Formats: sequence, structure tokens, C-alpha cells
Amino acid sequence: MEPDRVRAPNIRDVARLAGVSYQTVSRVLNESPSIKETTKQRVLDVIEEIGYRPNQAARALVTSRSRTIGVLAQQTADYGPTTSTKEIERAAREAGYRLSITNISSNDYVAIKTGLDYLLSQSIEALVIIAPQVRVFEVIKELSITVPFVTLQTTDLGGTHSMSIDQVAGARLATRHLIDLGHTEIMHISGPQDWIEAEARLQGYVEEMTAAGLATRAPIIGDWSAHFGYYAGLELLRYRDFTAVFASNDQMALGFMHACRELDISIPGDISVVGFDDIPEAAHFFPPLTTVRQSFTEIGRRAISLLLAELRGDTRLEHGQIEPELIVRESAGPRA
Amino acid sequence: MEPDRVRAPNIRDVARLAGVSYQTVSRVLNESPSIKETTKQRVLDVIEEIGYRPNQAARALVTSRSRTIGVLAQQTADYGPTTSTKEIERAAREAGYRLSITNISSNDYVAIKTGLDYLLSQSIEALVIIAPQVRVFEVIKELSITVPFVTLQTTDLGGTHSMSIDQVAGARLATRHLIDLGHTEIMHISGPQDWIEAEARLQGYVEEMTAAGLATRAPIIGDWSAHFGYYAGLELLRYRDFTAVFASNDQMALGFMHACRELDISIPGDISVVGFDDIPEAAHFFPPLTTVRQSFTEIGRRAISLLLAELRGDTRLEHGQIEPELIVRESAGPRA
DNA sequence: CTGCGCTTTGTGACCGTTCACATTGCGTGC
DNA sequence: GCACGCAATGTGAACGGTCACAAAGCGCAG
Repeated sequence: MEPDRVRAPNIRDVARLAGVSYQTVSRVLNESPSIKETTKQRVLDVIEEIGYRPNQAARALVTSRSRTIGVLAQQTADYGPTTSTKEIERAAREAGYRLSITNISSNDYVAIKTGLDYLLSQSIEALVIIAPQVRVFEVIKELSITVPFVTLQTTDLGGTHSMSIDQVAGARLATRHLIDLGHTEIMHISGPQDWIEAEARLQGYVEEMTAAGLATRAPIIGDWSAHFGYYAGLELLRYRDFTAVFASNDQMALGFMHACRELDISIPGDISVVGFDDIPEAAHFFPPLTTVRQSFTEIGRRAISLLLAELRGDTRLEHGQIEPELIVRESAGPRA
Repeated sequence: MEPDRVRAPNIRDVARLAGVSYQTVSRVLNESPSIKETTKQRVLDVIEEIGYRPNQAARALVTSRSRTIGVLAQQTADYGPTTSTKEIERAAREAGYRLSITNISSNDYVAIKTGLDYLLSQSIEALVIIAPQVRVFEVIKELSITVPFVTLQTTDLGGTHSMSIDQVAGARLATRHLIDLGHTEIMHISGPQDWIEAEARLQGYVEEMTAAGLATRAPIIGDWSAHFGYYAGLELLRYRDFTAVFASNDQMALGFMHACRELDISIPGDISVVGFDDIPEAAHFFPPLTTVRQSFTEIGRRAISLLLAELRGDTRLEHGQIEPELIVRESAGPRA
């Protein structure tokens, strides 16, 4: 008869082969100090030889520590959140945590609730929220989450839960730059209304315009895509009652510039454009895009270190905001 | 004395409150048919009331099913792999699986081995490999992985493990397009040498050139970035001994076009350019980029359905290749 | 030689679930 | 009235680790 489906070796198999008790093996695995060097080596040899891997489920069961950090993200492949997520994964893995990521594709209440429920049912130890919709935070308040969590957006959930880039400041930098160049009629192409970043950038635009005593215009509400920027541009340029545009991200700026080219409008000769994010391609747009750089990696890294501190019981909250930076290229120039 | 740290409710708590045995609760959770409707409802009410969530670790321990699919990915925020990953997460979640993603940042042997080891130690049930380096597959061969796995690249690991877009065919489409436009001196800007896609696209370029009886040129080996495309362009254009360029991805094509603009070289008047991927921004480049479209979502979806079939014991392998599509825009035109 | 203390190792119980099997309840046919 | 079969529910063991505590080994002072 054949041996039915080989079972993976467990800690007792290792113990038997090494001639020690299972507890000794456990101590080796957990790097307990009180273990003789020769014993330890013998156990490690056996582990190597039979290819033993500790069963994480069993370990999680008894320690009630899943060593998992949940991530609630948005179903997009955008540069910013993606970069942050990669960095979060890296930082978490280095600290011995793994990630459980759930992407939500729509922003209705049920989808958000389902996504969060799903994460919480995996007994995650902490939670990172990248999904940037306002409504996500309503659900969070309602669920009264007990694990430490951090959002990559500025919210009104209480400052201790936020690790974000100062979007308002970034938008003010962008707007200020255009004002300094002499522009007074400045359009804003915004992101979707329920996105926190979009609202913050709009707010920064309004604040800076107001501070300069300039008239704010109603923003065009976009969807972040280059396509939208393009079609919005075609529409807006029929009137040409502005000389500068601040787009809420680089993709929409790209689309807008595409529309300008089609209509033979020169950038920055006729119209100046500023974007937001500084995606790696922005330097090679035509013309190279003046934009606001955010360090998506830094924010990811700091979010994890904030959570890890909280998991260690360290409550000196080093949360806070990261300052963005204006990158001046060629898409914005003096008012004609 | 205070109640020390409230323990999460378990299946026996539910059983006690519902006045049934823990096994009955287990049956309700697993939707066993032999359970009276009234009993089931009573149990569900208690679950709802006390906010009970099954402990996944305990479940995984006893069933030895982790319901986790591992993903070995590359530490990049590129559009393609990111889009595939999102789709993989979605499809897996719908099927009741979660993902454990590990990104490798360098492609040396140790990093790859460490990444795979890490995934395998989490008792994943299946594995998706997005990391596209040749060397990854050497490690895979060596480890003789026992779980079902699928790669998103075409490899020589045996066809049953691959779900990929036909890169060679795509590259031939791109090259053919340029040849059809009358070009004979066609440069290729390639991706990094150890990337499978890069090699396949190079191969497609060579095959098509050869088939047309044209001389192949040594490719420029790039790093996928727009920056590289730009600097490579500045260098190449000092000689101008070609009339068309096939870049191995859209970003490098973008950078190359940037270099052309700086040197007042007209596209497609003087030089034609074709890219690869069709990232959403490509339609808004200057000029809009002719490129090869790959459906990254479809490949993600099909990879998961292939794995799920294998997990069900269904070995009719529906693996295979997905055909890419040439998207003609304005960056390539007839030879001057 | 005994006893003490420190280092090193071993034993039993437990984490929260599912599995295999046992038991109960109850309608039905003889 | 009782055995029978099926539906519904209950019981003990097991999964593979860690924890708390017990015990053994050993050097050394008295």
C-alpha cells in the first residue's frame, strides 16, 4: 500500500529526529537564549534536512497573534497608492508581518463594509487604510475598530490615526506658483468629489486664491484619468476665459495638455498647467510638467512604523504630515 | 478586580448562548444541510448579537487549508503587473481566497529564494508568479514547488504552469506595422536583459525583421523607465541612422519622444515610434502613441481561474496565451 | 558528600476549530 | 408495541504549535 498523502513534518518530527523534546525545538525556533549551542545546531540541521517549516496557523492560534496587517485599498493601478502599498509591504515584511490586502472597487456603503468586515474576520493586528473616499471613514467610525489603524489621508477621525502628505499645502504651492507667474484667472480640474485628496487639493486652491484676493472658480470635477482631462480640456478651451490650469493630478494635466495641442494652443505660451503627484513620466510629458511631488514611499514606510510602535504599546504618536514639494518644469510660465 | 483583556467570543460561547452544542454551531458556519431551520436561525442570531467571527487560524490548522494564494511580485509600481495583481486579488477574494503578496526588490538569488521561502512558510495553497525575471524560474525549478502555481510569463517550465500574453506575437505586430509603413532601419529599445518579457519582445522583433529580410540591429538594453528612453534617445539621435523605433514599453517610448522634441525631430515625420503595453496615458502622449495593447486584467483573472481549477482537482488545463492587439495612433507613419 | 542555584530540557494543558463517530428523537411499517 | 431508518444533534480527539511549570544536569561552596 502506498503512503497516503505525505503529511508535512511538524515540530515533533523534528524533535524525534534530533533526539530532543518538542519544546526544545520550539525554543530553537523562537531563539530562546537558554539553549545549548550544540543542541541548537543539531535541531537546525534536522530542520534543514527534512525541510521543516513552522505552521503559521498553529502558531497564530496559540499566540493569538496573526502577524498580519490589513490593508484596505482602492481598486486602481494609480501610481501613488500602488507605490505606497509596495513600500508598506516591504516595511511590514521586514518587521515580520505580512499583509492582507482588500481592494474595494466601488464606493457604496455595502462594498466598503464588506471589505472591512472581510479584513477584520482575518484577525488582523493592525489596519492601513489607503482607500481615500470620505465614505470609508464614515464606515470606520461606525464599526468602532479595535485594532490600531492608520489612514494615509488627513481625516477628522482624530489626528492620531493619520499619516499623510499635506495635500492642502501642496495645492497651495501649485496655486501660488501660478499666481506668482502673474496669472489671475486660474481654473482647477479636481478629482472626484468624495475623494479626500481631491477635496483637500480643492481647498488648497481656494485658500491660496482667496489669500491672493483672486476670484475662485467652480472646479471641474474629474475622475483622475487622462481621458477626462482631455475631454474637459476640449470643452473648457472653447471659452478660453482663463490663462492657467491647476489639475488635481498629473494624468488629468496630461489629458488637458493633449487637448491644447489639438487646438493649437501653446503651453506655457498661451496657457500654463500645473499637475500634482509627480509621477515618473511627468518629466517627459510635452512640455515637461510642473507639478507637486509627494513621497509615496516615505508615507508608506512611516505608516507602518507608526502602527508597529502602537503594537509595541508605544503611544508616543509620531503621526503627522509630510510636506510636499513643488517641482518646476516647463508647463507653467509667465502670463502672456 | 477588572476582567482582564476580553477574549474574543469563540464557537463555544455561541453554542452556550444558543443552547446547542459547539458542533451544531460549526455546522451552521459550514452550511451543513442537516440542520433544522429554526436551530440555524437561533445560532445566526447569537452570532450577530455578540459579533462572533470564526477564527481563521484555528480553521486553517485543522483543515490544513489556509485559503491563501501566494503572489511573488516585483517591487515596482508599473501599470501592467499592478493591474494584474488587482484583478488577481479580486478574483481570489470572490472565490473565498485571500492573497499573500511578497515583492522582491532585487533579482539576486538570495532575494528570490527568501521571497519564495517566505511565501511557502505561510502554507499557501497556490502560487502566482508575477516577478518576471528569468532567474526566478531557476529558483522555482530548484525548489520543486509542490503547490499548484502559475506564472504570468511564458517560460520553459512546462506549458501547464503558464498563463500569459503572447509577447512574441505582440512584438511582431509592432515591428510588422513599422515594416508595412516602409521602414527598413528599425531600432529596438529593449527592457532589462533578465526580464522574460523583454527577451520575448526582442525575439519578436528579430523574428519579424528576419522574416521581412531586413537587417536586425543590436538592441539598446534599457530599464523600462521614461528616463532611460530619454537619455537613450539623446544618444541614438546623434547618429540618426534609423527611421523607426520599437520601444519595449510605453514609458521608454515616451522618453524617446521627449528626446526627439528637444532635438526638433518630428514624430512621425522624421522618425516613427511604437511602444508596448498601452498604458492609459499612451493615448495622450505627444503624439498619441501607437502601441500594443495587453489585457492585464484578463490575464489576472484567467490565472486565478486556472489555479482554482487545479485546486479543485480539475486538470483539464485551460492554460494558454492571450493575443495582444495593435493600437494604431499617430506616432508611426510612412517612411519619409 | 550534601545542598544550593543556575542552566538546560521535558511534560501537560490549551488555543478554536473540524472530523469521525456516537447518540438521540421521531415517524413509519409490520 | 417494537424494530428500523433517517434526520438532527452531541462527544472525544486531533491539528501543530506555545505557555507555565516541573525536573534534570551540573558546578561548586560548605
